[in-house]
Amino acid sequence: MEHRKISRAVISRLPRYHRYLGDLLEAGVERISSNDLSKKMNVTASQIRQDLNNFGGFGQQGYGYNVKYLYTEIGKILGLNKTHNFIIIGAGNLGQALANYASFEKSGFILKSLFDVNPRLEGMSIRGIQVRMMDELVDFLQNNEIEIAALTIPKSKVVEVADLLVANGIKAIWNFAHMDLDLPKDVIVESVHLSDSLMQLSYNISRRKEAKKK
Amino acid sequence: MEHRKISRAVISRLPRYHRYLGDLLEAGVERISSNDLSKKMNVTASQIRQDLNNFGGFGQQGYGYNVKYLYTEIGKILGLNKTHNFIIIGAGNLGQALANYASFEKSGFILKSLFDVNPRLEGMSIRGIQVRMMDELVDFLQNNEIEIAALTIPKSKVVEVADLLVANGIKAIWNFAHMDLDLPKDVIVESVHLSDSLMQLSYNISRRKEAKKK
DNA sequence: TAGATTGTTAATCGATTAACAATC
DNA sequence: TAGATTGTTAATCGATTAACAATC
Repeated sequence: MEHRKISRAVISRLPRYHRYLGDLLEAGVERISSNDLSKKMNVTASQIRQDLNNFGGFGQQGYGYNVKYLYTEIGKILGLNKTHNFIIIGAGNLGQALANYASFEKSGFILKSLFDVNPRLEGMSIRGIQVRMMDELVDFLQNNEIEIAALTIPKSKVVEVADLLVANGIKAIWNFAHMDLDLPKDVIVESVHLSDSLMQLSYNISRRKEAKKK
Repeated sequence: MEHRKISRAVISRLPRYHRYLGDLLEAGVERISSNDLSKKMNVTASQIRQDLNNFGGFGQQGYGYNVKYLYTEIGKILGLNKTHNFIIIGAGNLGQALANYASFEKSGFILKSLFDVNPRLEGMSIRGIQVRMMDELVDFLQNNEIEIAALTIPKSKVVEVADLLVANGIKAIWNFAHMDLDLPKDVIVESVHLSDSLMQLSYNISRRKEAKKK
C-alpha cells in the first residue's frame, strides 16, 4: 500500500472531524453529505472530500458518508482503535488536571502513573492511579509498557527529564512546558503552549481595539 | 496607517519569536541576525524577515536585530504592553491549574476571580484570588472591567455560560471545552482542545509504527 | 570602504477551492 | 432512470523560500 505524504494541515483537522462525527453519531444521524457537514463545521465541502480522500474513499456517490463508519475509520487513522499507556511527569495542578480528565480513557489513553519530586505527594493517588517519586521512574519504565509521557513540569526541569525518558525508551512526549524540545527525530513531540495560545487571543483583542479607533 | 491583512500563520508564530527573544534577552544577547535566529528556531531566515516585515522594519542592514527592542516590539504587537483582566469559569482541576500558573501575570494577564457552581469551593481562594459562586457572575462583570473569560467547564455547560458571558459584555473567550463555540463574530474565541492535541500525537505514533512494519 | 545583513521583489511550492465526470 | 453526491483533476489562491539590491 502506497501512502502519499499527508500534510500537517490535514492531520490537524482530523480530530475535529472525529469530534463532529462523534456528536452526529450520538445524535443518531446515520449519514451525512460533505455539503451538510461543511455547513456544520464551517469549512468547504471540497476540503472535507479532499482531506478524507488522502486516506481512502469512505463515501458513496449519491449517498454521502455513513456517520458510524466514517467515525470509526477516522478513529483508526488517529490510532484510537488501540490503547496507549501513558504517564504524567509532574503531579502539580496541571498534571492532576490531566489525570482527572477521564475522557482520555474513552479514546484509549490509559494513565498508568504520575511522577513528581515533591515528597508530600508520595503515596497519593488520583482516580486510583498512584503518584510515584521520580527516583522510581526508570524502574517503572522498565517494567511497564509506556508509550507516552506527558510533561507538566517547569521549563527548568524539562530538558533533563526528557533526556531521561528518551534514554529509557519513551518515543512520544506530550509537552506542556513553555519550551520547545530538541530530541532525536525518532521521538515524537507534541507541545501545548498555553501562553502562546493566550497571546494569540491577546493579539486579536489588540487588533480589534485598533480597528475601532478608526 | 495602513495595515495589510496579517495571516493566521504569521500570528501563530509571533508568540514563539517572543519566547525565543525573551530567552536570548535573559542570556544577555544583544543582537541577532535572522540567520542565527533561524538556526535556533528551525525555520528559514527568510520566513523570519518576512514575518517581521508585516509589522515594520525592526532590523538594520549589516547589524541584524536588537534583541531587547525586537522583544519589546513583538510584545506590543501581541498586546503584552497592556494589562488584561481575566476570570476563570470552572474552578476544577484545570481552572485551578491555570489560576496557579503565575507566569501569565508577567505577561500582563491579571486573574480577578474564579467562578464555579460547586458550593464546596465557596470561600476558597487561590493565590489570594477568590472563588465565587456562579450566581455572583453577572454582578461581578458589571462592577469589574473584565476582558477575557477562560472556560474550564464541561462541554455540556459551555454554550449556556458563553451566552451569559457575551450577554454581559465579554468580548474574548479562552475556551478549554471539548467543543467549538459559535458566537457573534465580534467575540474573539481562542480554543485549546487538549484531546485534539493528544490525538495528533497518537496519529504520529501509529504512522511511525506502520512505517516500521515495512 | 568592505562586509554583513536587512527589506522586499520574484519564484516556487503547497494547500484550498472549483468544477465535473464517474457512479451509486 | 433521474438525482444526488462522491472522488479526483484542474484552477486558484496563499504562504514559503530564494535572490538580490539597498543600506547600515
